[in-house]
Amino acid sequence: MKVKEIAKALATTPDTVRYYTRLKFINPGKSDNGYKFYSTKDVSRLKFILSARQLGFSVDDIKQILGEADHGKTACPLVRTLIIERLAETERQFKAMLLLREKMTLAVSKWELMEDKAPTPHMVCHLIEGFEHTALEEDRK
Amino acid sequence: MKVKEIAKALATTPDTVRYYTRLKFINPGKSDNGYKFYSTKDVSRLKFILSARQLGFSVDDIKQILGEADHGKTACPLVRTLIIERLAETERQFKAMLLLREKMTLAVSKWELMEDKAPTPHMVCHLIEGFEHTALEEDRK
DNA sequence: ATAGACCTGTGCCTAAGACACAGGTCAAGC
DNA sequence: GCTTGACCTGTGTCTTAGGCACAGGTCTAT
Repeated sequence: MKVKEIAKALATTPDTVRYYTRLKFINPGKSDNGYKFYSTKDVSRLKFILSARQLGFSVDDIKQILGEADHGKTACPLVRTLIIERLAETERQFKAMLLLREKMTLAVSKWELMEDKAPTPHMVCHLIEGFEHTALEEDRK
Repeated sequence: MKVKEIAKALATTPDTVRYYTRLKFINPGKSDNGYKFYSTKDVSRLKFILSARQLGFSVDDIKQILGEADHGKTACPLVRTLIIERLAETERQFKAMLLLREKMTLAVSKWELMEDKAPTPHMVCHLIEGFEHTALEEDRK
């Protein structure tokens, strides 16, 4: 298979395939014309890579995992360790986003009712500058 | 104030202050010794910038907002428009993270009970490669 | 023969700073 | 007066996971 074919088969882009090829995650052969050709083994490997990405593993994680596997060792313990770390990080980000979302939603609704104001040397936009203050007042109620 | 002082006063880092200074978001004066000094006006501006960042505005958004304000125009309409866009984007990301988190959590619990397996040419790690398949089976129950 | 679609390798771009480095400046202690 | 350490300056590079551009080679259909 050529690069566009394998990309389409696995629902990704040629650029992504080339990226992993560059990183030597997959090692396709070469035709006489210089085109790379991807075997079914390459397809399996790429499928693995894409699945791992979808599960939240980083490209560097995948490099480590492939490193183990390519030494014939089982990567399972590493995989279990890594996903726990990634999940913890995801959890942190998730909570941060939840907070941010609430904050933004509150801002949107508050700002709908407020008038416009011209800027002053010490005030760029009273909506933003006043927000934390008024938000705190709300909390106190 | 010198860079470290303003940074501490606003609970940020000197690098961040220098970054916004480089972008001309704040325009401190210069002492004879070449050190920059930040006035109370610079403090207000930086405070605004940091508040806007916390509310989910991008640095480029802030550039636009400052651009309006520095022309003496009210930035409020722009601010309202931008936050709605940012909130929509945050909402998208939030939903994606929610899904990812569930997926990862499911993977962690499933993988706890599964044995390790050595890799084969067409299978790097059966935990990952088998996940989507078994996840679908679960859904069917 | 030529147009258009594909391929190659290389390299730059992203966001929001963090970090490094070479060199200048200041205050304190000796 | 000198050294040491903490601070400052400007500049440049690094981070993620590819996306996009470009110059040039190759295949296919007309």
